[in-house]
Amino acid sequence: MLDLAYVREHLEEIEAMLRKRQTRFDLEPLRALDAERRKLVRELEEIRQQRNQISEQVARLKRAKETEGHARAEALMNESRRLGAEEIKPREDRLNHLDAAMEPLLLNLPNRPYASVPEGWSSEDNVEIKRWGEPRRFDFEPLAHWDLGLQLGILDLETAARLSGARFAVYRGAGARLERALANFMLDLHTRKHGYQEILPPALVNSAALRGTGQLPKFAGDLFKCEASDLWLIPTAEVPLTNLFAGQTLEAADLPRSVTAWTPCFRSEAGSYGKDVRGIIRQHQFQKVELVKISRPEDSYADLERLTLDAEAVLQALELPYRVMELCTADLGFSSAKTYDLEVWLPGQQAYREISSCSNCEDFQARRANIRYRAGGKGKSHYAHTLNGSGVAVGRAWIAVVENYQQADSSILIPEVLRPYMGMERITR
RNA sequence: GGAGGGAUGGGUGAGUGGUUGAAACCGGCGGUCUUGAAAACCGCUGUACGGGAAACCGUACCGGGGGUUCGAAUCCCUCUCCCUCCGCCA
Repeated sequence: MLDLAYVREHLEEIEAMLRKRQTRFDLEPLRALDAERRKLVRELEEIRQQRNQISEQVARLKRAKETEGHARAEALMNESRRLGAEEIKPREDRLNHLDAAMEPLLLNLPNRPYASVPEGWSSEDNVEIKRWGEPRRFDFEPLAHWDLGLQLGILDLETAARLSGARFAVYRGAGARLERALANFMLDLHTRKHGYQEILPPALVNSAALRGTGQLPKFAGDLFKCEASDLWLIPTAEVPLTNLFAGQTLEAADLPRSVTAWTPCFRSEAGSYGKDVRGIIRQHQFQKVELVKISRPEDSYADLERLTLDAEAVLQALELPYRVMELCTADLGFSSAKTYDLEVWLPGQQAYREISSCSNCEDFQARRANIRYRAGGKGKSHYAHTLNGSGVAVGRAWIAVVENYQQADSSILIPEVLRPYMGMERITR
């Protein structure tokens, strides 16, 4: 959520920002509601002051207990009654109405991109800023993961379809083990080498949490909701991890706070029909190791670099070629001010595909979730900055390992760092 | 699922419908004393918004929402959360 006062004073800038984001959003209703609201609040405060003064006089007269004061008190009470019914109540009702009308508008306004974010019209305009590793040269035709998974008996999409439908997977044997090995490796790396605290959060959260991180109200359609309760399946651990700090005022000296979690993620992916229909690139349920940092504003961009490197370290340790993309204004997520995507090389697709997305949301989520910090427990508190990134998507790392480490006989060589977790050097049929 | 209890400022915890933004204590800050520190004593110590150059003034806030009343932390309704007991259960 943007600061309403800021929006009020920088209408043209916000309009330009929305254009850069390719977002259609008419600010005029918000502006008009805000103007009326401010006028109303001022009137209301004035009238309430009158009423408070009258009540004070009534109290004084009642205490004096003089007979001639009684009539005066009666008159004052009548006047106060009139103020309440004719002047205050209608304005309060109108104010409630205005607040209710403004809230969804404000909550649907996306974050402002950071000044250096490249302008663009689509994901085509994202800027590659780094490339690591060299895509391997195969002396045979590399297979896609769905073929390898089927041949090796480690991925069973047919059974998954029977159990749950499209976009679900059953992993078997070494396939299931590989998923767990990847997650364990990532958690160990982030907790031991990168200073993150391991968290095991709920996979169901309430709507307030989702509003805090920005998924609600705008993206309800992308989520799975439990019937007859205000519980939703998390689309990413960013939601519970960031909301760990909701409503808190953190000690400035303790920042940045770094947390990580391995969770299942659930996405209905409404509107993704026809995209990545084969294999397990795009699933309704997948696992992800998530990284979240709560930072001081002056440090948040340095922390974003750190967090991105923490995610990159996973791919480097697995020796998977990747590139780092800076998202342009059009591709930037709703809550993000700046985002780096990590794209891993997939030989089966002959393409770099997203495996991590690392964002600085600045104070956008902090304002929604009320996450503050303060130095020494005194003085004014300020909104913190929130950062999140995948470190990394486990399901996609599974694909990357399987496709990049495939051998001519369709076996999968296990990357060195995973061998202790896998208890084997190679997956064979 | 059933029954009961609770939610007050940074913390603990008072609070009879009328100078209560809210006692007291703890914590924090400042001061006196001291070579220094502690102790003791004295004073100060919530947030948001609006107005103002400022001093300051105003409005709102005692879990959320609504109601009663001239006036609500205080009375009523409702929701949420927490605790205790019972039932069920991994």
